[in-house]
Amino acid sequence: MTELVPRREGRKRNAATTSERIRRTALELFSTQGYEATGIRELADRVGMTTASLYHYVGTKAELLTDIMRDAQARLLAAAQGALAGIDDPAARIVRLVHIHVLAHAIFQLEARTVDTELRVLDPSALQEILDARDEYEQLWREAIVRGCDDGVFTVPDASTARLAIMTMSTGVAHWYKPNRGASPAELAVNFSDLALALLRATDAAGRTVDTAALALGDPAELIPLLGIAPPASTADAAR
Amino acid sequence: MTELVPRREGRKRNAATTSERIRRTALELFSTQGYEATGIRELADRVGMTTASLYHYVGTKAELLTDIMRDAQARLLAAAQGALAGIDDPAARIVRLVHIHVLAHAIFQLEARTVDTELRVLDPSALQEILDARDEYEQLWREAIVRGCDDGVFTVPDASTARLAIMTMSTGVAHWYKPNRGASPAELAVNFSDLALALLRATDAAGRTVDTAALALGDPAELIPLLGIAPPASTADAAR
DNA sequence: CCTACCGATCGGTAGG
DNA sequence: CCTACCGATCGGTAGG
Repeated sequence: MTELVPRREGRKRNAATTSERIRRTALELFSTQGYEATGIRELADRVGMTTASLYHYVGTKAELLTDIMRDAQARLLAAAQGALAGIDDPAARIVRLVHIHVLAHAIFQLEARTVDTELRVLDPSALQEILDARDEYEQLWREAIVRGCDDGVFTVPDASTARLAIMTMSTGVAHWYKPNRGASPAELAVNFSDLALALLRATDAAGRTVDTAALALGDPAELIPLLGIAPPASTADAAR
Repeated sequence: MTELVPRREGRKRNAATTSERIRRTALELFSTQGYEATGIRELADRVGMTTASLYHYVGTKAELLTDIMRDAQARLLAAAQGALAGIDDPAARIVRLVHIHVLAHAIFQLEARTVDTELRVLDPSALQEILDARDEYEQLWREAIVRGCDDGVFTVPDASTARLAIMTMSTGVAHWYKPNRGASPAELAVNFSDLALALLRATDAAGRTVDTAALALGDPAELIPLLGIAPPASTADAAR
């Protein structure tokens, strides 16, 4: 509560902080109870306001959900594009995609669960927006797998099913991963890229089995900055 | 509408049929809109009743959901136990588990989606019941994978992560599989068991890569009867 | 004219 | 299976 620095733009700063607190709290409620089961009164109570005050900062409950989902999807797409920059080899591209996907789903678990679970409550135009970003993201996976199959470095019964399998198993991280116990997100990312390469029966030009280490792409933890700032702790509110 | 046979137990038959129609309609609404977003008035309208009449057949909305989820989970467990009967080899056991899992999630898609999505709305005792059945089911997978790793026929970074990956990717079938287009459930099952064996880097005693065909377990379609009767078509109501 | 809210209540609908 | 309702709570907004 102590003010360490004078705040010249105090009003604006507080407005932003309050909006962020509302959004963070909404995310926590939506991702644990579900959007429909979360009342605006419950949200307002948790933030310590009346609903009338809440509506000073927020358009509607639906907008809150839409913003959360859109931002999460946009962040994933942008991070994936960043993680692929300068990488050409299909096996390396898949590894990078798995790494950024697992990192995003381990670090932004609540956002990922919400995107996964609440698509059906979106209105048609908001849904279209999210699905467009998702399609663009999936296209990155599709291309890498098809090219790997064409080059003969991947061998799968069906490229489309293999892609769905890898994406689905990696998305699962958001549902069962427990931070602060067991593997770090980066370790999990390597574990999963090894599983993905195995599933794809990835081999090098000489026909030898390929794993993540063989591709020498570095620690996936280096990709974390691509995801933007870390999710704020629930009640973090540092002066400045 | 024509009666082909006299019905001596007309009342009972109709009562059963109405309950089934309500349950089937509830399943369709829950699995597409979500439990919270489905109103009892909406359910009653779809079945062609008032809400009051609906409550003649049904305890509560929550009970309807609980029954659907419990039955689906019980069916999956029983089918898996049946599919494993007389199978000892870990690779063969995993293949059988993947087959029955994919079949169940392709054929009983709506039930599977509901179990997947609506766990959080269950009350503690109903939740415990479902989780107990799920734990017993997962234990079958755990044992097969651990034994395969011990025997040296599977090679994975981490047995627990590999199990979650395979189960999650197979469960995904319930969310994207379209019946009546592309592969049959049995074909999909073989596709997935090949992916699972690849992911586990399964080999035989001689160190050669193993696929589903090599295990000669027969067509997974033969396992379908283990799942019990097929889901009724939405409006099926045969005389007798 | 602004911001950051308040107490009270709106019209409708929820499950039962 | 219906009409007629209940206690409570829903998302959202009024004036100040």
